[in-house]
Amino acid sequence: MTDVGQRPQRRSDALTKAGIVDAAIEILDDGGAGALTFRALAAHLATGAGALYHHVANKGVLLSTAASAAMTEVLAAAGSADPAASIRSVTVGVFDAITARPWLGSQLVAAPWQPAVLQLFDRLGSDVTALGVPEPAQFDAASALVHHVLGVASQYDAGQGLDPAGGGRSGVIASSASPLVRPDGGRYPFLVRIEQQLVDHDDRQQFEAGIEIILTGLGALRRGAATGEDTDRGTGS
Amino acid sequence: MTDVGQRPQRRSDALTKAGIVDAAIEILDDGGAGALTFRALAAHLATGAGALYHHVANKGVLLSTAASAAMTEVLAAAGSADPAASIRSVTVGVFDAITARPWLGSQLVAAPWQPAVLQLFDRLGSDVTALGVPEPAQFDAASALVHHVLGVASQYDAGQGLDPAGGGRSGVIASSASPLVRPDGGRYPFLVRIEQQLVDHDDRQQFEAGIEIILTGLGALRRGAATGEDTDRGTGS
DNA sequence: ACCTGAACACCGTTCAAGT
DNA sequence: ACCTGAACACCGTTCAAGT
Repeated sequence: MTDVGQRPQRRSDALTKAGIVDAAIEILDDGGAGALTFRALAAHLATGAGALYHHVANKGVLLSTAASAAMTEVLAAAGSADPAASIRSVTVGVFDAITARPWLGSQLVAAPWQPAVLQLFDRLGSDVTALGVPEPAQFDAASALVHHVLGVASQYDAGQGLDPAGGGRSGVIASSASPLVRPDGGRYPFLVRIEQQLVDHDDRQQFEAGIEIILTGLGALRRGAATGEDTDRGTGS
Repeated sequence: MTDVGQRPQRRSDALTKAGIVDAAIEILDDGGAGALTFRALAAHLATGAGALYHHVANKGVLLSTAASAAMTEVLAAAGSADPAASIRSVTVGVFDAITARPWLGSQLVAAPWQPAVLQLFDRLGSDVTALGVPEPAQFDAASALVHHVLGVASQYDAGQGLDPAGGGRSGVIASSASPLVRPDGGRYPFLVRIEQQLVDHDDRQQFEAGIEIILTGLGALRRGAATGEDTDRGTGS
């Protein structure tokens, strides 16, 4: 976002893990996940590649630390007193962050149970609890919400290095001709039928619709607590 | 599954794309995503690495073709006359395939809108239609189901090459001490509270619970078709 | 046309050598 | 202790040369 590629000369202050992660995020925001290499990062910080290993163990922790920092930002900005509104605010906040920073989406789905995912899980777990979902179902409920977010995240990590057939939700699929033909030469009957929606739809709106579907499902879960103690107050905290 | 590393000598028949993909799947099943390199694949087929490029454009299409083949298997084996049962059968079928072949999970979340995902999307879209979800909501409904599957897929791709903090759903998190401490030193109140469930829970069962939550939400969607034509028969196909 | 395999342009990571 | 930067062990991909 800010200035990148500037000042590749000076190196007065000592290296810090925080400083390295900040620089990494700058590179990620500016050039995407593919732009982050230890050589580029070292050049950006005017140091040698090996120096970085004194502060971060490897590229994995660098990326998961960056993702965790981004998630902390999102969670700090989102929330509401009403549990359902809070769930909407948090999940949409993550969605917006992922569209603004595709590297975040890639990283969230790349490493299971990394800090950023745990942070999100914990927050949604608290919201789900406040929503009145009974204890035994809270874990499943939070899971469903996290999976929805991660599923969407996985659709936004393009750019990277693999399938050249990818390239953008609308563009590739909507272009009518070849992409709607299966590898075996068959067709996709459902996708062909709703093709116009594929072209016209708004990803963010569709994401929100998915959250509403889950919230509706959770509402039924809340009411139908067949096994439960009748009101369950007193577990404190 | 079968024999790997055998017969690295003979090469009588000509190379085929299908044969290359089959060999790739064998390597993936046997050694995981990290084991598939063009050098290993060439050795397995007793040919040179460059020869492979006469049949597959790059590693991306190799992986997405392999994933598509695996998805075709799953979809052929799954299904039911009852729409809801079919959705359960298809999604659980994909879940089982992902746990059996972690490389499939990695690949599904690595490339957006690849053939394997389109196949799944199309199938779930048809099921959702048969379930009675009204036309304008069918796309959102199928999306929600696909995202749930992909979200789970993203939690299974460990093994690979990044965060060494990962390592297994139960093991890492459940070990009580450090993993439940946030990067900023704080704690995860929700996760700490349900820690025992984290240890005890069954991933497959939790996946099914998520599908049930979504199915419940879809049920409400089906009833509340406020905009709709009253019965909507006749769109044929 | 298909195949070969050395070569190219990268990676992440290590490590002797400096300060 | 921290930093340097060349070197190592890989990658995916290309391409002259063979058949």
